[in-house]
Amino acid sequence: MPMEKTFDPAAIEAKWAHEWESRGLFRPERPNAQPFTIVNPPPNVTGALHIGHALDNTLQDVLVRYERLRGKDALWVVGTDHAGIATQMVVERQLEARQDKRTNYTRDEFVEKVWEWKATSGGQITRQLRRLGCSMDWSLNSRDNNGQFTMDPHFTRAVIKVFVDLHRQGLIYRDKRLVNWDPKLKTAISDLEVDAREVNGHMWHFKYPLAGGETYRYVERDGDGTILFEEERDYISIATTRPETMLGDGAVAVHPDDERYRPIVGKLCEIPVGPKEHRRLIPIITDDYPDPNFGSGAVKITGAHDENDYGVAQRNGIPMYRLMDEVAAMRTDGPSYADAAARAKAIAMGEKASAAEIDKLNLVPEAYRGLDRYEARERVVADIDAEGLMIKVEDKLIMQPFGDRGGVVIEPMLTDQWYVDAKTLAQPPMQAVRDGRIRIVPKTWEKTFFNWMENIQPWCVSRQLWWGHRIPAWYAADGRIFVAETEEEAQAEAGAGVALTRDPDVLDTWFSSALWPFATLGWPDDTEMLRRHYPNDVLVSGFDILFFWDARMAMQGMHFMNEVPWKTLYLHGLVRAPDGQKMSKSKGNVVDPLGLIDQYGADALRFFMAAMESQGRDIKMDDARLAGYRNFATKLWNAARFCEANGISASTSLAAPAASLPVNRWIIGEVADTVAAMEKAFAAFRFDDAANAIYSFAWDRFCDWYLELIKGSIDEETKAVAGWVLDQILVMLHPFMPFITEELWTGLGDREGYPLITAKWPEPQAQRDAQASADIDWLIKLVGELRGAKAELGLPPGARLTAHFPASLKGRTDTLAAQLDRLARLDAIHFDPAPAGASAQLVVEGETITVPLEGVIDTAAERDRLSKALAAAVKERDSLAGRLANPNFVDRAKPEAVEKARADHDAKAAEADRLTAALARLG
RNA sequence: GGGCGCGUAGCUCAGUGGUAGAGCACACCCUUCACACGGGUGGGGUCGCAAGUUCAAUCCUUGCCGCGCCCA
Repeated sequence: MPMEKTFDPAAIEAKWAHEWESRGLFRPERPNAQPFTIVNPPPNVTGALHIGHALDNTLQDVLVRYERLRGKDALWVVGTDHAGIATQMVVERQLEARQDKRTNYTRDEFVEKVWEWKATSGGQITRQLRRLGCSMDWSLNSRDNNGQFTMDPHFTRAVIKVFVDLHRQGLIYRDKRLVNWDPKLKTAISDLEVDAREVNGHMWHFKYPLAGGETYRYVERDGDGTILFEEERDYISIATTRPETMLGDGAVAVHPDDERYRPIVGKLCEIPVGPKEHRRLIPIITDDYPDPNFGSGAVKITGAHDENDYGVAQRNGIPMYRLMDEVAAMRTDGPSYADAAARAKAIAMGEKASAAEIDKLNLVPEAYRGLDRYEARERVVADIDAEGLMIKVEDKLIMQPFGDRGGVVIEPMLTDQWYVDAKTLAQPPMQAVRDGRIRIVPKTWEKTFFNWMENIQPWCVSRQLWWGHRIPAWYAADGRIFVAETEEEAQAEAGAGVALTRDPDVLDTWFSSALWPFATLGWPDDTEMLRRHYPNDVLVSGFDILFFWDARMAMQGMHFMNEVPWKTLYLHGLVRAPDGQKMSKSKGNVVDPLGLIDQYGADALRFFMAAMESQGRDIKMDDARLAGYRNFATKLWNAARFCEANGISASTSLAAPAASLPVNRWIIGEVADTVAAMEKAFAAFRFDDAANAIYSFAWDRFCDWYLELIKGSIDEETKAVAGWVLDQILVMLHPFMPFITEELWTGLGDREGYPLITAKWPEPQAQRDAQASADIDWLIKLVGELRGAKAELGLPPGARLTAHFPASLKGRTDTLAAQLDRLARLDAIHFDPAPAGASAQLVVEGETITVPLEGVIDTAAERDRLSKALAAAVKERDSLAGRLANPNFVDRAKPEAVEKARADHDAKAAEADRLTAALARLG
């Protein structure tokens, strides 16, 4: 069946993706082979394939296909995570579209709806990964042949066990701490899910009057102690960007060295808001946190609503009054403001109060209760201003925390949550990186990794959602907590008859995906799969999830498996828009990888990703380059077409065929070199080097030279060699371009059910033949010289000429007669001196070849050409001579460098001499 | 404020202590029996700036300028 003239990716991609998967070729039975394992960073089940996935998965597939070809038992684990917040949002939005809402249903009913959504819409990204050609094991522990899912029963079992075990080990605990509260999603989120962004805001300056109308002398001095300003004051000046939080102030803090406030430290001041008769008094304390040079140098302390204040309050035993509810509206619960304020006053005066009591106190005056936090802010400001206690308001850029999912301003809030002792779990992974059990590539990321791990904070893992792994903790009415894998066990622990209520919260999605490298392999059971494939060999991820996921996998993996999760952590960059901007939906500059596949083919997109992946750099989209790799696929297609038309077909041996002709011996040596270059690149995770090695071999060596050299003289030996070389190209290119290579592999001959995906990586068992390489390299240079001369002398490229060679080249020209005829386009070859008259003089490897051109060329043009070449040779010769004339160089440089300089100098000098002679001959 | 990275041909990017590379773009030539998504030939770079180390610096060191990212 003759091949089509152009390569149409769409026509073959779906066919092969289906063929490979249905025949189980993504994971052939290789029980005795060395295992090779990668787990895929599980995309969100709500996700669609974006360009970053395309990069990440291409790199993984390249590695997996390469190792599979090398005979390993290659396993690529795949699946999706349940994406707690994102998935719940998707389903809630669907409900909203029908004027419905989550709270119209029971929790179980809602969760059932999420599962329904997953069944109908959750498989999108797995289908898209198949289009990219990913050779993942879709069936492993999968209920629907779409890979694993973090909410699957086997996975859930692992998650629950991890929680219970960590709790028993004291590494998970319940604590009341300040968390990042998302008032839109009504849940706590982790530090990593918060983006700090600069926004336009205000800084208000207020007077906090001293209690009892006291006054003090406020003095400002410069560095030398000279008084710059002084006055009698009955207040302390406080600046804030969030006036509504004043209601929860527990103190005012100044720096201990701040002389301005020394007279009033320890005294009380009044929060200038709320009903006059119930104004709260708070102490003025010292702490290192306030910066004397920032604002007034005095800071209000609202421990329940600010990260920094929380630290100050903790250190100084300042009460932390919570002001808002779950949607960040001012609290409406609890006793009247009058009662609460009275109690707070007593506490400020030194009365003891428990944290629970303090949390119950609602210090929001009735006038503000129920207001949204921003409304409350406006009212508070207006009221203070009306009272004449506002000093000024400045416009200011302020940093504000935003929830990365909900997009609203995060409210730091004091709540009860579950925490993982990340600091303890972080120690073994740090040690593993230090002693090389985990190799981070590129190495530059190690510093970032250590910096984060060394400063790691307790990890809040509870989320106030319905969709996710429900926390296995039960509460008794008396406040006791029972953590167990099942309700029965919890009940047994609590004792019969004790009423238990299960914790309503679920676990952070990253808590479960951290178990991916081992829970996907069957843990907590001690399976053959687990023993064989843990530790994984490599993890490939974007650096953007180094903390989110990679570090957490390392923590959980090392804790529960006692071994590193993977030997190498390969981090790649971001794929950016052509102008270097980050892609984002809001900017509208996202590039859809599926569109690129439609336009250029999956092979071209994959090759682009791999070829652009130099370690440590982001990748800018470049359609021209993508088109170039599409062209490369077409080029290969046509080379194969040529082979087929000339009786060149599938090779039958792994080793290089026996060859006697120089071209054949030469190309075999080139294959061996290319194999070596690719293996070296793969060992170093240099995807770009590996891709470029096969690209330039296939195009520049095989197509441009080898095929041209054998045209017209394709004998049996050459057919065998050409078929073998083409096969080696297909194998080496297969990890990058799986579709076209598989299609050609099958098309070129009967492989007896032996598809390329499970073929064998090249083992040429042949060395470069020095003589053949020298001959062909010389021929290539000669042809280059001839073409250059023709182009510059204005001769048609096809012109056939006669040449006079030195007699010493007779052997070589005999050996290469066919090629000299075809490629060099030489009609006649002579070994006697050229006749007098106009001629072109070619210097090839130090020997002059003369091409008589009497009557054909313009002598002046040839003189120009030779003069230019002479000038170049002279320049280099003189430069080298200068270096050699420097005694410092000769004495102190490495002997090899001196030797090389001498050799180069002699060669250039000889070339210059020959060109001079050639010019002289021209007359 | 702390940390990391980048600045090489018009563009996108490799690279090395000893004469600077690729792809694309550009110019010219070629409808040669695989391929015009092709073939051939060529032009184009004081390797961000300055100083230092060295026989020799695009590469190592320091400073500066410009750009980006992460953390606080």
